[in-house]
Parts: sequence; C-alpha cells; structure tokens
Amino acid sequence: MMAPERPGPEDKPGVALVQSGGAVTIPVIPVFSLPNTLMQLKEGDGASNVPTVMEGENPERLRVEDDDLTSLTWLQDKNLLKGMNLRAAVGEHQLSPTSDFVDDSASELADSTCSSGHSPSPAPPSVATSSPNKQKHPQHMPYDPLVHVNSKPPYSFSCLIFMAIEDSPQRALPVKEIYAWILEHFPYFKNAPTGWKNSVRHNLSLNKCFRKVEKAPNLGKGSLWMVDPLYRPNLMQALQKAPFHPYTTLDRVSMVTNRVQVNSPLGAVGHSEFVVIKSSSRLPNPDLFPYLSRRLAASGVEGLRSRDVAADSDTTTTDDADSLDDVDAAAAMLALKHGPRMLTPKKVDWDERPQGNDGVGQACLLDIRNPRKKTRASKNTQDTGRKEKMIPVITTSPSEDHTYSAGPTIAAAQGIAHPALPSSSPEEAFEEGSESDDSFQAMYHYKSMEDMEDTHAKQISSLPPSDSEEQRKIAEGADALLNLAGISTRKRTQCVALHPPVPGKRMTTRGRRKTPYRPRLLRSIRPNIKKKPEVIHQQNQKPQTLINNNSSSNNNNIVMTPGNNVKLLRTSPRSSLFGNTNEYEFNHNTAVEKTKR
DNA sequence: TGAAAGCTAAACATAT
DNA sequence: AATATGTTTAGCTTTC
Repeated sequence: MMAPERPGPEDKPGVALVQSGGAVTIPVIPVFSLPNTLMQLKEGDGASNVPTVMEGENPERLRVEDDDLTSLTWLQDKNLLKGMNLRAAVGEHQLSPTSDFVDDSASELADSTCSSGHSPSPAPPSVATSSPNKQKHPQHMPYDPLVHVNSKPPYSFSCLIFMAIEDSPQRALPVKEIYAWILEHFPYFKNAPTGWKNSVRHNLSLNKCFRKVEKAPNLGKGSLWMVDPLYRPNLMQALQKAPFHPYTTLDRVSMVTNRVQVNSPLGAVGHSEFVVIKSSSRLPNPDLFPYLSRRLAASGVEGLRSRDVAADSDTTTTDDADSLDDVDAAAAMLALKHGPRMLTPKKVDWDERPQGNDGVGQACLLDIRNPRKKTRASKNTQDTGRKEKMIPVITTSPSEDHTYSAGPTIAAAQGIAHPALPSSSPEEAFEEGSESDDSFQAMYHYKSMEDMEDTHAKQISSLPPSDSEEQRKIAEGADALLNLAGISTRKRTQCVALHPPVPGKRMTTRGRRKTPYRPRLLRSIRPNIKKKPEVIHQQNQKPQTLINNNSSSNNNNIVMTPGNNVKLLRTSPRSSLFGNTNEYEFNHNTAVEKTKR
C-alpha cells in the first residue's frame, strides 16, 4: 500500500534554481541536496544545455524527465571536486587529496544517477526498484535521500520517526502518516521490504522517546505518536550523531554553485564553477523539512547563526510567528513551577550572553562525556579537527541518547545536577556560568523559555501578592503536570530515584539474549498481561489526552486543546466528591485557572 | 570479547 | 473477516 495522497515533493522542492534575467543564478545549495544539483549538469559542461529548474518545480520529476543528462564523470575529468575542501563535508572521514574519494563518489554518483533517472541508459526497473541496496549510504558521500534511493538511509528508525514527527505541524502523527513521511522523504523505503513498517511500529512501541497520544475516534485507526519532550534533546543528539544528518553534513560545507553567465546575453557559456564556502548551517533543508528545520532552529540547534539565517530565510520568516507557538510543554511547566525566577535568566542579548546562562537547557550543553568512552560525534569531530570539535552532548553515554533502556536525562533537561555539572538546580544553572565552548552557548536552549520570558513569565511575575494563592495553584498544577510527565520537580538528591520507567516502555532486553529462548508455543499460552492503555478517553473527545495518571489517587488529566494549549484537568480527591474540577489551561502566553466547575 | 545499539522477523492482541 | 495498529520476544549484525 502506498502512502495516502499528501502534498508531494513538488510542494517542497529540494533545489530551486531561479532563472532571472537570462542568467541562471543558483542559490546556496546545501550539501544535503548537492547531488540533485550535480545531476543537473550536463556532460561536457555545455552550459547552454544546463537545465534550469524553475522555482516550485519538482526536482524529483526533473530527475526523471531529464533523460538527456549524463553521468558526472566529467566532474572527475575536470577535477573540480578534488580542489574542494570536501574534508569537512564528508564528516568524520579524513580524506587526503589523493584519497579514494573520487573513485568512490564516482561509483556512488553513478548509482545515484542511475537510480534517479539521470542516466542516459537508466538501469532496468528491476534493478532500480526491486533491489534497494540494503547497505547504508557510504559515509564519505553527501547523502540526499531523494537521490540515493537505493541506499539505506544512514539514520536509525528512531531518528526517522523523530524527524517525521518534528516535521509535522502538530508534532504528532499517526503511524500511517509516519509511514507516509518516511516514504516521501526517503524513497528508499518505497522499494524496501515491508518489514520496515514493522520496524517503525516496533520502534514506536519500544522506544521510550515516543509516546502514544489519544486521538479522536473518528480520525481513523490507531493513536497519535509524539516525541516525549523529555527525550527530545536525546533524539536531537542522536540525530546529530547520525553521519549524514544535515547537522553534521551541512554544517561542514555548503556549496554555492555559481554558473557564470549561463545563457547570458554576453554569450559566456561553457563555464561553470563551483565555489565552496563554509557555512554554519546546521539545519535541514527547509524545503524538504519545513517544520523540522524551523523547529530545530527554534530549539537552538544552530545557535545564533541559525537565528540569523532563519531571519533571512523566506521559509522561516514566513512562519516565524508560527514557530513561536512551538512551546515545549515540559519547559513551560517547569517555568510555571519555578516561576519568574526560573524564567528570567539575566535577560541579555544573545551575542552578549554569558556562557552557560541558558536556562533549563543549559545543562545539556555541558560536555560531560566520559573521556574514556568517546562518542562517535566526538571522535568524528576530532577527526575533522575543526573548531566545532565539541558537539554538544547531552548525555554521557550513547545509551542515554534515545534508546529503549536508558533512563531519561531529566537531570540535564531540568538543570538538575549531574555529578559533572556545576549546578545543582535550575536556579543555580542560571546563576552560574560554564566553561562551555562558544558553539555551545546558543544550543539547546528552549525557545519557549525565551517566549515565556517575554510574556508568560511577565504575567506571572506581575501578579500582586494577593494572587499568591493563585500562583500557588498554578505552580501546583504545573507540578502535577511535570510529575505526570515523568519530570521530577524535586531536588537533585531525589532525581535519580525518581526516574520511573516509562509506562509502557519496557526496559531493554536487547542485545545478547539473557534468557533462554522461549518457543512461541509456550509464549502463546501465557496469560495476557497486556498493560492497560496509557491514554484515557475524555468524555469530550475534542481535546487529545497527552498524559494521564492511572493512579486512582491523582485525578490529573492533561489534554491538548485544539489551539495547541496544554490543559490540565485536575480533580483533587476531596473536591472530586463534589464533582469539582479545576481546569488550568496553559499556552505560551497565559497560565490561568480558566474555569472551575 | 562482551556489551550496547539497532535492525529484522515474527507471534500475538486489539482496534477499526 | 480483513486490515491496521500496537506489543512483545528473539536473534542477528555492527560498533565500541
């Protein structure tokens, strides 16, 4: 079964070449999409024949239709690539000028060309469609999922799911839409065996990073899946570690192709040149990943520069306000809990901000890696020997990235002290600087914290003393929300013990088998110990239940309202006797007890 | 070499 | 009943 109809790639062209005034100007093309561009260059460099892609056109379709395009061997002949500083672009691989990069890339490009329809003699369909290369994409090649359709994406399923969810408007997707997203953005899976869907479901169920959310029954089968806010930094970290994530690839080099005076009135044809410039873009292609790129930018992945870039980007500026709506619920609740003090970490300009005063997320920035157990990211960056030698590592162990078994890095998310962290509380995290690298200071801050700093927190802080009871209620509600979300609001001494296993997420049994194999026949007769569903059905199905507490002693329900606000329905055991429910509704501007009934 | 991470397959249950 | 979705177990490969 193919994906349901949805906006296709034509709505989000990966590469748009803009023709203007007879000359073809080529915008900055990230390495992520580089092969797309390369594919459009004609053998022999006949510039007059260089196809142009009008904005909005589907590059995928063009790849298919431009059958007159030939391979890129001319690139090797011209030795253009060799002159580039591709060392950084290829991630962790040290490439000597005489490395086998060209050869390998040639074969890979040939594969790409063939698979994407650029070859003048495309491979038979049986080869191109029924035999996807199950091997992962070679690490020394920039990866374009729309081009390297025969290479298995170098991302784990959890990363793919994460990207899919993050790239959705509501940050929540049903399984079916996750399938569709993956199929759209990674056509490899169109020809992959159907087992990948099983893997997706398996990952959703087992991976602690993903949480099931109830949705209205009339919206089809199944539930919505969201990224657990607690683990979002972990996933982002995992994504950064992925060898060809746009962070790590685009980060190194962006390629600007300046085709000089192509089809110009001056007739200066037959000359193309590639100019490689360094860029700090750490974001995915906003055309391919509109929401994802924006949200990662909003999450501070790219840091200061990303903000600047975003401000200059058409894609981001148009929806900049929208991105402000992406309030991290956990951060919001923490802010509510801890009040304005938590929310106002020395308001300073980003450029002037002291290192380390990054609020809740700041603890995430500290490089607390175990020097003995280097992460791949650290190894990679050491290899590159570039300034970005310190990729922010949120967790000390890869096992805490986004895996099934690791405990959440709540300490990091909360600013709760890690043994290696200088601060032991969120407050201290604000009060103390860190020795973090420059590249750290803007990363992984919660944009929502800033937003609330300007609006939400000010409202709270402006409450007169007579409203302290109200504020206490809000804090209490936020506390409940946090606790329900698995975020401890206790002090550090308790935080470790307060990491409960994520309900419904088993602790790992992966790796080598620790228990004897139990035949299916025996397992089939075991009693049904299926856990109770995590989500509850609201009487009014309009809001989506985010979190609920199955405990009978706590009648808290967290729902997401249609306006993407977080609503807490709290019925204390005593008040429930009288049918009273306090309803708190939180958004990025307000935190008020909305109704009582 | 062992452990961890990730992938795949499969059985089974439940929901639509 | 068929299909989609969700859960769980198991075994494998790869990487560290």
